[in-house]
Amino acid sequence: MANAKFLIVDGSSLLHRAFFALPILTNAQGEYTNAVYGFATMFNRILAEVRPSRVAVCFDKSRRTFRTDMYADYKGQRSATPSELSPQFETCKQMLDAMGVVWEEVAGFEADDIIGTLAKNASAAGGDVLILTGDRDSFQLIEPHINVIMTRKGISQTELWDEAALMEHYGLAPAQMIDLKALMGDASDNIPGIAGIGEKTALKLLAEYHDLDNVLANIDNITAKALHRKLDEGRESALLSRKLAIIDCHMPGFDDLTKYDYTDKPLAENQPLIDFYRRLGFSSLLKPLENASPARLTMNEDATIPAYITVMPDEAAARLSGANALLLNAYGGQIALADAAAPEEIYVAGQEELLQNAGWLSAKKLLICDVKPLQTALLTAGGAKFCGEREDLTLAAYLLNPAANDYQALALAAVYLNKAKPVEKAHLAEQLAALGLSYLPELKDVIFDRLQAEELTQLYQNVELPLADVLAGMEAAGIRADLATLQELDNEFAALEADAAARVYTLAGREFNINSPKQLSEVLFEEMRLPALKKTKTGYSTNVEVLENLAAMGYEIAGKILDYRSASKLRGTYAVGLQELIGADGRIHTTFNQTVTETGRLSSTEPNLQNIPVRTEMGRRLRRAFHASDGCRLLAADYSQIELRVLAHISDDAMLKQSFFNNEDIHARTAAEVLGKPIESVTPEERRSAKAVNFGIVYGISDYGLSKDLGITRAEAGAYIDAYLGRYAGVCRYMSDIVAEGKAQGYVKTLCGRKRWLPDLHNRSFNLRSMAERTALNTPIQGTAADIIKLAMLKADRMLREQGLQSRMLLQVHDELIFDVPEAEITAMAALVREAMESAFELSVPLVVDVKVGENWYDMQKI
DNA sequence: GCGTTCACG
DNA sequence: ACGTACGTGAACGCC
Repeated sequence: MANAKFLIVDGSSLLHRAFFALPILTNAQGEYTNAVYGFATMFNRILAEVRPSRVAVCFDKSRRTFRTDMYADYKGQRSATPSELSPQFETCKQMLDAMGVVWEEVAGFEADDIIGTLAKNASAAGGDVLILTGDRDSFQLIEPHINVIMTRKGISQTELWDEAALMEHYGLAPAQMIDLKALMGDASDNIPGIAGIGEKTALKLLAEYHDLDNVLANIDNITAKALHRKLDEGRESALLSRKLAIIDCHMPGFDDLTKYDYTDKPLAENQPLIDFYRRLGFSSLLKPLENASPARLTMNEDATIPAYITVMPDEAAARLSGANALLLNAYGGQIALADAAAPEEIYVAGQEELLQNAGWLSAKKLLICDVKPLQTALLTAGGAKFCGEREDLTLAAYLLNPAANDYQALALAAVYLNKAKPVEKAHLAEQLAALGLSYLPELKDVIFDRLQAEELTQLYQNVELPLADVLAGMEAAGIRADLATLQELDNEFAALEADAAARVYTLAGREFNINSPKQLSEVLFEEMRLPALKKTKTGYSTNVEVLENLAAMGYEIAGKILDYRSASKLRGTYAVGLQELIGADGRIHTTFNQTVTETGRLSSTEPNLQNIPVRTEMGRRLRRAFHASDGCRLLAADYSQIELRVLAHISDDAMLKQSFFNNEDIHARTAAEVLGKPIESVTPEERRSAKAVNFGIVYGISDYGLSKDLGITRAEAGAYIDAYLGRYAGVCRYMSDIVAEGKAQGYVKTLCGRKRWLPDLHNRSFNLRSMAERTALNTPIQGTAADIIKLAMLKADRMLREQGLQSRMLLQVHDELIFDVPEAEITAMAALVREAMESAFELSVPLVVDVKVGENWYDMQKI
């Protein structure tokens, strides 16, 4: 191949360039991707332009090379590779493998040496060589058939360097680039050169004497005294520098160039590369696929549907009841099952029927994604639930990255096994259930290895996995809800809504849809010419803040709109919405989601029972509809100030801790400290302000946010914050330490080790970075509180069962637990729940729990 | 399907 | 100079 065109890439240099040229980016799983993305775009562009017949990408391997052996300080000044960059070298090599591009690295040598060796060998064989790199070291390799493509301005542009360009720019031939470096040194590689000689002097010397040897031979002809002295004293250093600067072009083992033969394949025909781009989230690089045949997009080649047997539930139960370990995967109402000992034999049946005949439950072990819905369904069906060992990949994957939003088997296979996710839902649910099941064994290995490496195994085994069963019990239990009460409130709210609407229409002079922000803006800000105080993306804001301001300015309509809104909200979302969700058993069964929040909290849906109104009296009355079972009372236990107590512990703030030990009114104490007055003389208004500050601290305070909350100026809010941080030195220290820690590690964690990845701590955008900083402050606090109540739930559940009590845990509302308690168990349960919650986790301050009991969720008395 | 609003901790 | 408090879910309007 005499006319072979050989593209040789300095992979290390290009990745560095790309890394610093692009903001830190991650894919959905938190893998860093920016350098690889930059590399990919640049590399693809050059491939398209150059159309090489051979390609090699060269990397540095070890820090130790023949150059460091020669001179220990070689590259000694280099700061450590950023933690966000180092993993991307491996990722990049995976991409090259997928592309079918050969990469090389050799211990003891630098990428440049491999590049030089390959280039010279190829040129000698009569080929053309192009070297793609981000630094100038390769210039010495240039000759008529070896040219260098340099990246410019980060990686967005390139320029071609040949002998002529070198002569024009430096006035030097390629070989003289070595002498140049020998004289002037290279700060980035820590090559010393000659002290006091920079580029200007070095170029002048080379122009006159051509090379280093000749400069040194003519040292006595150099009359300028200072320069003469420098050269004389720098002789040894220059000779060493020259040795360091020379690229070794004679490495053994690089003679067979056919190894680097490369044929360009269309992306659509390169499934591994498609999978790789998908995993990394490189959607822009997948664009070429949009013109490809649609069949390729619907199901990828490696997503071959495994064979499976559709069976009657009885038959499946019979066949699988003897299995020691089961694989189970649910998808769209279909359940795929297999004996882990014979995983190729997959049975699929509809969930409903399968639950009726649960003979398969006798298996000792279960490997599954998302065990909770199965348990809830089993409990609801009234049968036995699965009591054996189980591994839940959904929960494990949530701990690895709580920011993902799909933890089903197919999604996990895409992330952790690099399998393409079937794009179209046109396939039968049973096929996808079977496909997902086929991935489970391999997924288990990968995910649990990573869980171990991330030190999340304890949290998984001791918290999330057992908690799923507790939550299933709560979902299946449900809370009794009174239809008549909801209907009464429905009517009452409807009347209020109608009254408010009528007055709004009168004041506006016409009827319109008050629920439409667009129509409302027209009426208020155009027809009635009220001042528009705030904008949204799409128009003028009509939110509470705006309407309250307008009401305070004397506009009656604003107040009436607020009345309308609250009545409408209470009626629609709660009075009406809840009626529809009362089951045949007279109870409301929420679903607790264990894998939604990024902090570790639970969430609740259909209905959300974690946001039942409480702050206004009118809304609070809805709680009358939530009732204890016959012969029972509701018992509600809530943590007092759990987040501030966690903050006191984490920050080790002496003042805050002391307040909790003295059992003080924490907000009054804060006011006293900030205002420098005795706690007895703090006014209610001062206490209210201090409370807002305490909330703000937990959220990652800003003067703007506080000023808005308290209706004071930013300057006043800023002064308040400064005063707070002056008094609470530990909290102040925590705020800066946690952000630094997050930046260094890439994540922040809770006291139980729960992690949240925060790549935006490095974002160039001020807004996104600030948001990530506030999140870094808040997550350890909110997340630790979530850890603690989860531990309390496990403890209370265990104590309940051990003592054979009939009481049932019903709800969790972040810092509160609600139980259904038979009259006879009230005293015992009050003590049990308090004990379980207060001793769930040991902080350096006490945990305090308030317990209340009542017929319903509204009328509750403290005990 | 997204934006706005508002309910909770 | 930036434009702002953390975490959720549901209803509604509008495209």
